[in-house]
Amino acid sequence: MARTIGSHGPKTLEAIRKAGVRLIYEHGYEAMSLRQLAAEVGIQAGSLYNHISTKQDLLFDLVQDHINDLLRQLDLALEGKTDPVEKLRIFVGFHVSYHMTRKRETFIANSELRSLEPKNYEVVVALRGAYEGRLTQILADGVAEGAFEVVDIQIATFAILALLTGPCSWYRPGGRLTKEAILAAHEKLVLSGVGAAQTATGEVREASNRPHSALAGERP
Amino acid sequence: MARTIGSHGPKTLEAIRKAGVRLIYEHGYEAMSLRQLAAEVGIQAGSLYNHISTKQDLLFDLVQDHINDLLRQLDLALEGKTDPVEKLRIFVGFHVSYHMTRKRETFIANSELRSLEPKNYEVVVALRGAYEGRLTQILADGVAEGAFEVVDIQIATFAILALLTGPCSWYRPGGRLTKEAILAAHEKLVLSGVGAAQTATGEVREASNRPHSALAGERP
Amino acid sequence: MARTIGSHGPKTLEAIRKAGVRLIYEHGYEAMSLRQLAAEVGIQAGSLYNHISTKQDLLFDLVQDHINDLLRQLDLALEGKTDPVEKLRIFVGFHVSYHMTRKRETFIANSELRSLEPKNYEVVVALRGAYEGRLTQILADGVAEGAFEVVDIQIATFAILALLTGPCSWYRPGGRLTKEAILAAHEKLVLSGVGAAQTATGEVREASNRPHSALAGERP
Amino acid sequence: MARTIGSHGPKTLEAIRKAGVRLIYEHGYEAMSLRQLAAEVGIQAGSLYNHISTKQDLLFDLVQDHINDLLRQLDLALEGKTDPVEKLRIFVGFHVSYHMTRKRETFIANSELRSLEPKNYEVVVALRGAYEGRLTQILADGVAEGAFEVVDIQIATFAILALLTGPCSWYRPGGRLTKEAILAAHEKLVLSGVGAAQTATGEVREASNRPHSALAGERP
DNA sequence: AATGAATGAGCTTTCATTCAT
DNA sequence: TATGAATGAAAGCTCATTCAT
Repeated sequence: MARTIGSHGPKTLEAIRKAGVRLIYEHGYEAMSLRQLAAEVGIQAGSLYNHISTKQDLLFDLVQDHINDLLRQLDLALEGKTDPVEKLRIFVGFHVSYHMTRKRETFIANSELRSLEPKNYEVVVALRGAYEGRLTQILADGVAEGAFEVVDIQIATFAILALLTGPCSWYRPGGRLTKEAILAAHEKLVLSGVGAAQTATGEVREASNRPHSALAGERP
Repeated sequence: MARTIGSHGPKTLEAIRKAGVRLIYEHGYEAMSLRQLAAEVGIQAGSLYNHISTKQDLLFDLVQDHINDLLRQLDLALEGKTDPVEKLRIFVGFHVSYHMTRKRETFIANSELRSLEPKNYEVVVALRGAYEGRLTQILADGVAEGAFEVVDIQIATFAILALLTGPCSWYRPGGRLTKEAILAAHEKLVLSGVGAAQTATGEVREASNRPHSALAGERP
Repeated sequence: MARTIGSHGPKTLEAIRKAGVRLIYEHGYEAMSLRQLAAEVGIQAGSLYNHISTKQDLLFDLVQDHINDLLRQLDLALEGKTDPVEKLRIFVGFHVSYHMTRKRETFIANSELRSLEPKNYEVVVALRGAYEGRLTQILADGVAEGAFEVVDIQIATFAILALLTGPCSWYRPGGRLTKEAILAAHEKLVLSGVGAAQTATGEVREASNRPHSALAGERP
Repeated sequence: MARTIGSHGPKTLEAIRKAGVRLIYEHGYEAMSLRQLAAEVGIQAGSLYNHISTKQDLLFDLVQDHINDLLRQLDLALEGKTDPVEKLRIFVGFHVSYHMTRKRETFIANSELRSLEPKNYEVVVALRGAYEGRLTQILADGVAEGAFEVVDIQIATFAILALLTGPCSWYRPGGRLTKEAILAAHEKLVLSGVGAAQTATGEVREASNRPHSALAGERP
């Protein structure tokens, strides 16, 4: 049978990764079958092995690449900044934006770690630790400077990350809540939560004047 | 062959549920095999069907029972309270305590919904919506009274829940962080986050004086 | 749980046999499960074993009893008759009537022999051979007397039995075709088929004057 | 492990169908396991699914193909004929020959319809109805022309089919009874049975002069 | 780089049967 | 005599992976 035009070489790998992200996001790694994935890409299951080595490796690559990218871009965004409050605001903005833009990759990187083989798991957890460490450091600096007031830096780190990652599981583009509103709301929550003075940055205050009554959510 | 004494009737079901919770927590619903589960309980795989109707139903029952219990106990804890700030503090306390105590059930109820069949999924999502609704209402009341200040009530609901549910994925009994410390930290984060005046409840301020430097987490 | 009143002792066995006949007729022996059977009777699967020894034995008993009964009643009907033509007519009448009345048992005795264990199979086949032998003998006598004209007695035996047993797979009480019409039609077919002079028995000729146009059958 | 040479592609499917026919004929559809079937073909059970979609579909295909073939060849044999008596004789000859040649397929098509899923069952029954309709039409034409005399055309259709299909359950190649003898005997039975004048076709009369005494059958 | 056919292990579920109560 | 819980085998089917072509 003639093969589908346009799925040669590296393009096929990209198609596999893309379909993989979607299928893992939708069904979970365990529940996704390589036959499904192959069908999505338009090839036979066996042909996948011209592009990936194992199903496990596909997951590992997707997760690892995601976190590496996350870390690289975060460092880019923070480059040259010194004020803890500004850095925290940048962190919040970056994290929320990035997670809403690539919610599927994020979701996978958070919820499918369990399916990683021990060796792969450790690699990924180390990377994740580095990313978390950036936030911990910001908080520690801020507390040292007296800019933040938190009960426990470790807890605060986890809590803020949990809070900021939340939207990636309910955000729907085109819904009632715009990215900007979500970002503003989380920025306020975090900065208030750590006791940062926010008076200087007028936008937050302004944002809080928007209507906020709607009880109907957009979760599916 | 003689069967193991002491594993009859309802006891067996309870053992199945208990082992089920643990295995699903550890490997995920899809990755848990009924052979594994049966072995854990000490019976043959086929014998499971004297107690459950399908694997799917086991998951559904576990999740549904968990959320029902959660809702019932929350309402018990909130009974008779009227002040939004007090109610929010109770909500935070209840949620965090409950989730740390039954972290496995909570984890399952959060992360395995994807594995529920559509009909079961809808039932559970409706229950979860009722639980979330309690928090939404508290926030709405507080905003109406001027006690809270939030950008968007819906976002705040999701954010607070994400934040509060976080510990169940990293809390380890016996670790550096006690339940009390975690609870206090989250209470402060939430109340500060929504702009509630906390001066009246001295404990929170006090708690913030504890050391908080440790950067090493207890995530696995 | 209290047991259903009216299903004690021999009554239960009778209920099992009755339900067994129906279920085997509907689904086949292999496809009928003892759980199904037990449910039909209103007891638990394990309780069946107070009344039957094995599933195989239930089938064997049903088939054996059926053929024994068939043989006994045939001999009763033929008792004292000597004229081959009359005996053949009696055989046809008896066989068709009996099979339409107990079509399920007949069906089972014909189509589930395959499921009998070798030893049981042989017993039943011997019984069936005895029944077939009655017809063979009638035909042989008739041929010897010059009353019948058949190509091969053995073939004629099989053919007549196949022909006469047919109705039990399509007869529906209350349908267009009455038992009497079916009986008359088969009597004529058989007697004509073996070349028996039928002029003496006016009814057959008469019956042939009835309308016979309907092409629409009553098979389900 | 190297796979058996010579069992690739369509050959494997043909082997599966062939073995399937034999196993279903011997044990029945329900009693045949796919592991058995696969072993017969020389592959693993799972490999069957490279060639069939389900066990049910295998049965359906076998039965459907058989009846389609039957119908096609019957129409070929009857092509251009107009005389009802000749057509009936052709029908008898074709049916008996075909069924003795492909007795296993025929047996399955008759006795395993019960195992077809409702949708498949209906398709097959419709096809079977078409085949039966050919005979019904021949009889109706013959009756209209005064060539046949039957009590009821519908009954006669069923009866003749039952009679003619009989041999496929007891015929053994190489036994005492040759195909020709069986054919002649059934031709005579049917033509006599419907009251067709047979004097014109000398062979039938002749055939009836053969010995016909053997009481011992060749049923297994 | 793709295919189609194969493997062997695994899955959930059903089954006839047993047996202490 | 009935029950409920157990067994151990087997069922149909899916899976990730391999490999000759």
